[in-house]
Amino acid sequence: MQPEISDQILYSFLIGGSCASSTTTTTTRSSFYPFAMEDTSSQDKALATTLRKHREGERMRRERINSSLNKLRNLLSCNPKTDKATLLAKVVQRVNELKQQTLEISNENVPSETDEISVLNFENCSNDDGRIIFKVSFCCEDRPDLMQDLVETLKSLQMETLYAYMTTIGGRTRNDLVVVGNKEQHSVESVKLLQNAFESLLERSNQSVMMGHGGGRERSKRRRPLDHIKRV
Amino acid sequence: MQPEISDQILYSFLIGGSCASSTTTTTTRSSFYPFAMEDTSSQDKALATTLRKHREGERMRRERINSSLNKLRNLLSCNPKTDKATLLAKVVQRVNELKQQTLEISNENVPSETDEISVLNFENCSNDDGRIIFKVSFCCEDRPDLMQDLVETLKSLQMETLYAYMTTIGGRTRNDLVVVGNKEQHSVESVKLLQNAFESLLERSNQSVMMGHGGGRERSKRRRPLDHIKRV
DNA sequence: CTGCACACGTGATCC
DNA sequence: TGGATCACGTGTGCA
Repeated sequence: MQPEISDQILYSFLIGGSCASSTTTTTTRSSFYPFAMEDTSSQDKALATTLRKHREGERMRRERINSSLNKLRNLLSCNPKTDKATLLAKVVQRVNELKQQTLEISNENVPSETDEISVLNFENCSNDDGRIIFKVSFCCEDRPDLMQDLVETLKSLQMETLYAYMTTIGGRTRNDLVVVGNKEQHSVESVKLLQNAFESLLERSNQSVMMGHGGGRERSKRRRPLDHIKRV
Repeated sequence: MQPEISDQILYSFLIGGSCASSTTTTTTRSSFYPFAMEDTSSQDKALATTLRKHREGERMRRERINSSLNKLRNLLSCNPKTDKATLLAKVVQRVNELKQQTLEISNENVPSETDEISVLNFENCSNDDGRIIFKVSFCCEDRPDLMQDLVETLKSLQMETLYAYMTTIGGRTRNDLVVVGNKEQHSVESVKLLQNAFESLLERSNQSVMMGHGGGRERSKRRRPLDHIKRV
């Protein structure tokens, strides 16, 4: 990447160095040169202007970089005096979190080809308020009365829908439900109740599809649902 | 921020400067000094070690920063040779996008107290594939047959649900639907069709609630839906 | 005073 | 060539 071997050293003061001294006003600094620079040949002048352009270019570059860094400080709502290093580390962490969140929401909610059920209880929801929370996900053929069937199933289990995310594409549907029940009526064991209830719901779904449409539906319309709306 | 006024210039070569010269191997550079440095007093030695520590510290700092920058290059899946400036600009843009996405999904999907409808067509979805996409959002009282009613409404309009995000809390429900129709049957004007259809759907909803429950439902169970599950 | 973080100007490098 | 970017070592201020 870099010249790791070049031990050649060019002494910058020969052309007016002095490494760090910030004067935002572009003062002509030739008078400060400690040694004989009276022989200002045209070559030296050209080199001086080259260096000046270089210097100002670098300044602009640093400004652009720091501008973005300040924007990131605001976006992450952290102290304006946060170090560059820790700030960038936080940015990496945050981008990872956000990517995973949107990926969970967008990418996994695609109806699968085969019927599937998954039930689990939310361990990380440890509010001791007498409620217990489960997440139910399933894929099956779509049918008009599926939603009502779903609502009645939950009602029979004495559970409420906290939120639902559902995707329907080309006759297949995928539903992710977060449901909540009272702890007096439900425990971790209710996972099995939910599993059984939704298994029979899927069986009913298959039967109804078989009778209603003869089992054959066109699949050509299927697409990935969010590709047209938002990217991952 | 910086000393904008200090015009005082310290010539670094007085203590062995030469501003830039990359030798990753920490060679003893005293032999390169162009002027009389033979009087290596203890002060000079101490200063030399100070400078060496300073130099190495800066190297470590740069390493930390560049490490995070490389991670960000991977996270944004852009060219490994992307400039720092443009990379950081892209990071700012990406973080903004991701923040808005999760905010749309998590925070806005809370049922409002009053009944509301909003219909708009997706301008930014410019796929020229003969389909036109709308987003419908509405809040109303919940009822068991709402979903079926919704499905039938869309079917009567010859539209398909691309995806739906629905939240139900304490008897109130908020639904965000992305629906798609054929361009031969629909245009931007179909916004009004959708608006009318969902207005009558909400009217039916209110009537059914009035008749079924006498209009009074307890609201004490209401909570913000996602506070228990994921942070914003 | 020690350590840490930043801005600066410069040489080298790439297109 | 020239413009743009990088790593480097240093000066300087802050805790």
